[in-house]
Amino acid sequence: MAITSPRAALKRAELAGRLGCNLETIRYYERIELLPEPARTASGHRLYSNEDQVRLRFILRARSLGFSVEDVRSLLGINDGRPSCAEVRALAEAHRGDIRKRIADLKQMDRRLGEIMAGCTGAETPDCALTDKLFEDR
Amino acid sequence: MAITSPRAALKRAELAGRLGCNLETIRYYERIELLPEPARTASGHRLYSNEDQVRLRFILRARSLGFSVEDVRSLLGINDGRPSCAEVRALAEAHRGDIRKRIADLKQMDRRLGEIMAGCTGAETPDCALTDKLFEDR
DNA sequence: GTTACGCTCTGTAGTTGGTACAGACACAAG
DNA sequence: CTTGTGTCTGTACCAACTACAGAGCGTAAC
Repeated sequence: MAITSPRAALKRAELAGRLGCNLETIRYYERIELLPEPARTASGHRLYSNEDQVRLRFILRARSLGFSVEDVRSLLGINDGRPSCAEVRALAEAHRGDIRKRIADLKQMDRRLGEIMAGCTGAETPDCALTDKLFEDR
Repeated sequence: MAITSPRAALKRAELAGRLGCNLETIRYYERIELLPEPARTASGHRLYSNEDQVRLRFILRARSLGFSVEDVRSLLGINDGRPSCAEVRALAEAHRGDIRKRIADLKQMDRRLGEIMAGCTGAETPDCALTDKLFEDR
């Protein structure tokens, strides 16, 4: 069996290295019960199976898509058992709605910022149209 | 002097109500020294002047434009004295860059989510293309 | 006068999703 | 056998609030 085989038991840093996450993140996910308690060596070092690796990869991917930890919990069926495709779809659509709302909010922020920056000349004086506008009485 | 005059001293809830922020936020800003300690009644209740109100409005507006608390501190000249227009502009431009990066990240997330949702049919079965893709070995 | 209700006071804990220690032990190389 | 690196545990820290408990104050009604 090759050293890099996905079936070899991995230590924490090896798993983190493979999946490109922080070392401590793994322990964190274990603590909040996204990951099960792994096997241990006699002296207590964690050993991760291929199954653990698959599960962690799932979690990291879902997180990178912006799903919250609670969403991931649902997707993994930790709360109410494995979700149906319909439930997954509903979750994903709600999440997508969230993302789009955040984009819209940020765009509005950018636009407002642009408006308020107009007149901020970049002079070396303390008179600044931007701060003036934020102080205005309107 | 009319009751609603901007010069009347306001209690905490009145100030929060006028500016539309949470009650506790005001005390929080005082604690982190964005707001100065206000005047007090004999029995210790806070009294906010018009100046306090103007300053809080500035803070809330800057926050609503996405500036961090530290940014606001700089804009208010708490750290290094009142910033020049050039400094304000630099801060605002850096912040705008941040916003645009966040928009780009969210758009990519939305796009990836769309890709991964393709094939998630919404059936009442546990077989779901979305979760399958997140579990995949790639 | 007093009683009831609502507002304010203080300090502290909880939120989200990790990240970073400190101090103690384990393991492998030389 | 030592030395260096990796792992263990628990706990503290980050942003930017928000919420709450328990005590005190203010005022209007009765």
